[in-house]
Amino acid sequence: MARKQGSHAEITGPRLRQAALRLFARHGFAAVSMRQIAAEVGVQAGALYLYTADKQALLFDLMRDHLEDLLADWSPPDAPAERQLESFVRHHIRYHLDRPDLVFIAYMELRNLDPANFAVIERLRRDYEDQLEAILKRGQAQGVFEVPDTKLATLALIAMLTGVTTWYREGGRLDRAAVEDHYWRMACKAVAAAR
Amino acid sequence: MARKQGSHAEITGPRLRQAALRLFARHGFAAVSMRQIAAEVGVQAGALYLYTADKQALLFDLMRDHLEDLLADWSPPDAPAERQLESFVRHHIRYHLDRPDLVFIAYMELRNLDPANFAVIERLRRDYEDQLEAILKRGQAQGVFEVPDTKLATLALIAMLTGVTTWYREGGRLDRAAVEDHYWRMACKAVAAAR
DNA sequence: GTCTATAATAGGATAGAC
DNA sequence: GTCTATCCTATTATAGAC
Repeated sequence: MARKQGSHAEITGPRLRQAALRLFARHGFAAVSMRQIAAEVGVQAGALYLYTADKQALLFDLMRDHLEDLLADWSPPDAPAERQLESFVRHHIRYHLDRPDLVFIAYMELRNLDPANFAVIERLRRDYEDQLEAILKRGQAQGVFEVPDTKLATLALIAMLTGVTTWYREGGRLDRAAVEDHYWRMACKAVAAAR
Repeated sequence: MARKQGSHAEITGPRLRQAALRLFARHGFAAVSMRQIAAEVGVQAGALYLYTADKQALLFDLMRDHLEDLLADWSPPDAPAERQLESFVRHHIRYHLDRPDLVFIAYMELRNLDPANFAVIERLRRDYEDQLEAILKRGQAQGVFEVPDTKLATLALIAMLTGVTTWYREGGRLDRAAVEDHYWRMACKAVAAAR
């Protein structure tokens, strides 16, 4: 039988990653089959293996690229600790609302990574957390923050901020600027020194 | 061939639920097979269907019972809003640290619920959120809290508190009392009125 | 109440045609 | 570079023996 299409290396690769992203986010890595992904891309299942070593590599590449982007996309401004925190909070919210599917996968599919891949991803996540913890330590040393345990506070703040992805919907009651403002105010108060 | 064991209805049912809980939490609902669960229970796969209608019912029952317990286990004390918030925070942390696997499943496996089951679970989750929001509204009206958007603040606080399950390990650097104290202090400050 | 056996289907991945 | 066809294994769930 004649094949349906010719060669589309440059376009099929990105489309594969996009389809995998969408389907993993909707249904979960384990629940999605290579056949489903292929159908979404518009090719046969066998053809996917021209663009990825296997299903695991598909997941790992999505997560690693996401976290590397997240890290590369922000660095602390040369400013007081409180301004650095504001910058971090606003960037975190913005970045996460822009990429709901990637964020979702990076938090939900850790269990489905091979041990070696898991170690890489955990390292990147730790690097990101360290950026926030450095701000908290600096503010604590300067007396503008009061954070008895900077590691706990870091994880608490990141969990609070990341939670925005579970409820925010475009066109809803609050726009992005308002959401950013509200989270920034709560985060700021949560770590503030008693006055 | 002779069967290995006799009748164990009273014990196999609970063991099935416990095994499913453990495996779903470790590997995810979609990644776990009925054969794996049966092996953990110590029976053959076919025998599981004496205790559950299907795999979906296993997941749904775990989540529903968990959320119903969570709701039944707490009611606001007759006290000022700040004390009610403290009670909620401490109860939430305690309850979640006591049942890490159930909490994990209830947050991670929503995607794997049938639509009808999903609606039931979402209703229960909403009921729980409403309890916290009522406290925030009350404190806001009394002027002890300053929360421009009580719904957003509710979701932000719950996300922050629930995050404890992602890092807390028994026997680690901080004990439960210290963890409770730190989260309570952050939550309290985050919603406090400016003084 | 649990067993073995099996139905019916779907899974990841590969081979070889074109 | 994509196709069809297929290997091999695993899946959920059921049937019928004991």
